[in-house]
Amino acid sequence: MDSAKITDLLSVGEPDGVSPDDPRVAGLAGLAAQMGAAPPTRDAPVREVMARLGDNWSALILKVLATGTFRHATLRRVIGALAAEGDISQRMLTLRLRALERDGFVLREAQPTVPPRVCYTLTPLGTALTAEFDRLLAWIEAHEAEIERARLG
Amino acid sequence: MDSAKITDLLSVGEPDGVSPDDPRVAGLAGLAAQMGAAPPTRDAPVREVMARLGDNWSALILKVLATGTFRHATLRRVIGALAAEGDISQRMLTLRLRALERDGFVLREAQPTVPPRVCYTLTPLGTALTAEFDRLLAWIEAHEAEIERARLG
DNA sequence: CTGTATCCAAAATGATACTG
DNA sequence: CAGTATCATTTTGGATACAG
Repeated sequence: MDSAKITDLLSVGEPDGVSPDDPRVAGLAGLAAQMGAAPPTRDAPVREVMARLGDNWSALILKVLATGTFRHATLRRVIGALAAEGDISQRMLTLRLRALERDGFVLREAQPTVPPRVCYTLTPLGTALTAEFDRLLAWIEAHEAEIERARLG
Repeated sequence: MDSAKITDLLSVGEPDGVSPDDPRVAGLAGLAAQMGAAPPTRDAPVREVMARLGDNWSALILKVLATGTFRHATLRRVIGALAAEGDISQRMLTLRLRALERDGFVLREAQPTVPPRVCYTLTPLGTALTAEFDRLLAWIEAHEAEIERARLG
């Protein structure tokens, strides 16, 4: 999207129009460039990963797996003990693990025994993601009081 | 949650039990401590903000607002031009802006004119959040190829 | 122009029962 | 134990019409 089109967009409904020097024009041009010719669709990694980190369970799953390797049932019990909502359903745990595995954040190792024993571990990529994610979490927690204040006032 | 309880949790279903020295015990104890006595509920800032950043529109709204102040209708047009999904519904834009305003990330200024003119701007807190968020986005984009590879292989 | 209300469709989540 | 299938419920999002 070029600057001329952006200027047009900003001008709609403004009787005096908008100057091409409006700082928003350059800002939006940069944003558009950053997003590339084809803006990220819902299944693009940036969108998908952010959606996972924002869903009900994936973030907690990552944080638990960051402490080591877990079997399916053990992971489920540990999450149930940590989460405010209580237990995660077996179905959701499987769905979330599959999504994390699919994107290369979690490694699944099944031993062909009876009964089966399946272990989940963070991959190096998953460990790195969790570390990055933790920075953002720390920022939010550091500003929690400010957010709560905005909610009240 | 103390280490004894964690050790118990990890021992369920393990014929040989689990040693209190299992590194996961210390890791989970740290995680439990970090989450506090009452784990964050769905409406806690950490959960709520992550949910917003992961939803369909809030991240883009923040990025656009990071370039300046926008009227409601202009913001809507700009988002429609940038998003892969096309236009955001008026309803969703209002809902998202309200949520961001509520948490102190966006400032809403209504001029009592006819027709009304309402401007939205990032607060300093919102600007700071967007900056932090951008770091995580940059990390994901930097590892996009790796994620795509995991999806294929 | 900004916003709300209403209705509807789609998606995420949960509960339960079942299989290997 | 790990996982799937099915169904109910909840949440989320979109379309439309309307009000100030």
